[in-house]
Amino acid sequence: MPDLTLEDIAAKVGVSRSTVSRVLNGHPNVRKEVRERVLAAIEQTGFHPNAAARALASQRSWTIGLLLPHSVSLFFTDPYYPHLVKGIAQACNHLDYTLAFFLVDDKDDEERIFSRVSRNGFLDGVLVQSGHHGDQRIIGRLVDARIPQVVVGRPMRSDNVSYIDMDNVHAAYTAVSHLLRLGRRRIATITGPEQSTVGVDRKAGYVKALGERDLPVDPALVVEGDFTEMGGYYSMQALLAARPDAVFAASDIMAVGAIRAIHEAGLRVPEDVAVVGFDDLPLAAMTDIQLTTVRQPVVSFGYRAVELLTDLIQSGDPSPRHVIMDTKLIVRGTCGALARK
Amino acid sequence: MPDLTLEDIAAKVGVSRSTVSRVLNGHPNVRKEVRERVLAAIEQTGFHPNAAARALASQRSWTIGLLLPHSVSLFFTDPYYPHLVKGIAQACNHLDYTLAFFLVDDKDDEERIFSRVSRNGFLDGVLVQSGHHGDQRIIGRLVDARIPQVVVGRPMRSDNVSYIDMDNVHAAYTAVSHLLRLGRRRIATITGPEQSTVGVDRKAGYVKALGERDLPVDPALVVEGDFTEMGGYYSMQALLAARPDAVFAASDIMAVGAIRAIHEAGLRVPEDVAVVGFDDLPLAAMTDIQLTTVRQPVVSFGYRAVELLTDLIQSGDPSPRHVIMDTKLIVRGTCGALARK
DNA sequence: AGTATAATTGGAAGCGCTCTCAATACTCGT
DNA sequence: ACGAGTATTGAGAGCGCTTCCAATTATACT
Repeated sequence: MPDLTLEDIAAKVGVSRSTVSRVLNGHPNVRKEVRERVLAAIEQTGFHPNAAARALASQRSWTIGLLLPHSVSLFFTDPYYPHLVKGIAQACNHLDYTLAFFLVDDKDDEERIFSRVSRNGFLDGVLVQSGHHGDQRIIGRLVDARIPQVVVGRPMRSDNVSYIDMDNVHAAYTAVSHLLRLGRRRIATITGPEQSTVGVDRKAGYVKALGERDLPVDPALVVEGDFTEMGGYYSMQALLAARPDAVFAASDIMAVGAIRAIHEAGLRVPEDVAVVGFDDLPLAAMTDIQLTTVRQPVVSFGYRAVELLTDLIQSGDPSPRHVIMDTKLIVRGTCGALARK
Repeated sequence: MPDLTLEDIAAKVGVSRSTVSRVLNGHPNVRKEVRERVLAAIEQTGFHPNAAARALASQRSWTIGLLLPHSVSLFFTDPYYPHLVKGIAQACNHLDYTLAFFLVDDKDDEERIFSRVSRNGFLDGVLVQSGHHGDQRIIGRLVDARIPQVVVGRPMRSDNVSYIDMDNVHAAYTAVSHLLRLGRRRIATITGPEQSTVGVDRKAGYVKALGERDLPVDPALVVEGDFTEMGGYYSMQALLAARPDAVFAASDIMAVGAIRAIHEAGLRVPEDVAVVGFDDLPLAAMTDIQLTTVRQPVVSFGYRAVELLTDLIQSGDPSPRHVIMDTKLIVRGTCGALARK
C-alpha cells in the first residue's frame, strides 16, 4: 500500500495531478464535488504526500530546528528544559511544523550540526536556546548563513538577532524588593553564571532593588552559582559565613540546594533565613519545600518562541524582533510573608 | 551566497554534475586530483547540498523520528528522559542522522503526528519510547504502515516489533536478593504502573527473589507507584502500616519520595527500613541520599536504540530484532550493607 | 442569445539531486 | 604497438511534488 503518488490518486479519481495538489494544499479554486472525490480517494488509500518532493518543489520543509548548545549538561539537571521543550513541541504540533532536535555536545558536534542545519531546504528556521556567552559563535554563523533564527533567551550580543526573553531584571527586582518589604536587610544572592544573560540580568535586578533603598551591595553576600542543586548547596554554605537573613537564588533548583545547606547549618527557613527562588517548577510547590519563587511561563515561552520563528519565516522579513515575557512573584512559605498572619 | 547548487559547483570546477555528486557521496571512482578540486570549490563557496532534493532522489532522508507517547507527563518529572534523549541525540550526531522529535500530548496530537510521521520520504525510521499499554495503538499503526521502527522499552505486545530493553526482571531480582542476603525479611516494593512492562517486569523480579527463598508475597507489602517523587512518598506512607524492614522502589525518584516518608514517620534509613532504588541517576548519589540502586545504562540504551534502528534501515530486513541490556547493582548507603563494616 | 468575466482544470516546466548506462581515457601484458 | 580490461567521466532519465500558464467551462450581465 505504500509509495502511492499524487499521480496514482489523480488517475484513480480521473483528474490531473494539479488538481490533487490543489486539494492537498487547500487551494480555493477546486469544485466542491471534485474536492470531495479526491479527499475520499486519499482517505481510502491512506495516501501521504512525499515530504521530500514537497519540500523540493515548494522550497519549504515545514521543519524547524531546535539547537541546545552549551547548556547540554544543564539539560539533565534543570527541569527547566523539559518544560521548554514541551512548549516548543506543542507549538510545532499545532502549527503543523516538525521539530528537529540538535544537542550540541562538544566542538566536534558543532561542526557536524552546523553543516546539518545549514543543508539547504532541510530547515525553514532554527530556534537556539541560549543566553550563554559561548553560544555567540554559532548564533553568528547562523546569521551569516541567513537562516531564519530566534534565540530563546537573550543572547550576549543581541544586535541583528531576533530573540525572546523573560523580564529577568524586573523579576529579580520584584523578588528582592519583596524580601526588603518583609524587613530583611542582609539579603544574599546566588546568581546564575556570569557568562549568561540570565545570570547577569537577575543579579542586576538584585542590585537595583538594593540600590533603590540605598543599601550597599556586599560582595560577601553574592556568590555565583551554576544552576545545579549541588551548586546551590555549596554556594549557600559559603554565604552563611556572612550571616544573611535572606537569600535570592536565581533558580529553584539552586534554592533547594540552599535550603538543604541552611538546614544542615541548624538554621530555620524562613525564620532565620528567608529564601526566594526563580522558575516555579513543580518541585517548588512540593509539600516540604513551599518555595516562594518567581514564576516564569516556561511552556508558553517555548510556544511563543515557535510562533515568533514561524512568523519570521512566513514574512520573510529579516529585521530582528524581540519579545519579552512577564513573570510573576509567587508567595509561599519560604519567604516568611505568610507566617505573619 | 546561499542557494548554490551542485551544478554551480560543477560549472566552477569544469566537471559534470555527476562527478560532483560522486565526490559528495564518497564514491571511489573519482580521480584524486579532480576530487580535490571539487572539495576545494565546495569548501570555498560554502556549498551545502539540498537535503530535500537528496532525499527525493535517493529515497533516504537520513532523519529518524523519536516518538514520546503516553509518557509525556513523566517526561517532566523523571530525569530518565533527558538522559535517554542524550544518548539518542549523540548517536544521531555520530551516525549523521537528524533527529525529529515528537511529543504526543493527547489523542488529537496522535493523529497529527501520525500523519506527519508517515509522510513518505520524511523519516527513514522511528524510535518509539514505550513499554506502556496505551502505546499499542500507535505501534500497531506504525507496523501497518511498514515504517521501520524500534520500540525503546519492551512493548506490551512484542510480536512483530523490534525493541530494546533492560533486563528488568533480573535487575529487580538481584536488588531484592541483595536485601534478602542482608537479612531483611519484610521487603516491600513500590512498583511501576501495572500498565507498563517496566512495572510488571520489576515486580516479577521481586516476586522471583522472594519465591526462591520460599517467602510469600504479602499483598500489604506491594503498592503500585507512578514513577513520581510524590507517588513514592504516598506509596511509602501506605506501606509503613505493614511494618516493612526494607523497600525496593522501581525508580530512584520514587525511592527519594519513599525516604522522605520514612523519615517523616520517625524511622531511620537504613537501620529501620533499607531502601533500594532503580536507575542510578545522578540524584541517587547525592550526599544526603546515597541510594543503593540498580544502574541502568540509560545513555547507552538510547545510543544502542539508534544503532539498532539504523541497522534495520540499512538492512531493509523487516524481521524483528531484540536487544536486552545489562544492569548492575550499585551498593551505597541506603541498603545497610556498608554499615556492617 | 451573445459576450465579457470569472472559476476551474490540465499541461508542462521545473525544484536539485542520484544513479544507470554508455562513452571515453587509461592501464597492462604480450 | 595493439587489444583486453579497468578506471573515470558525462548525459540523461527520473524522484514526486508545486505552480505558472493557457485552455476550457461555468456564470453574469446586457
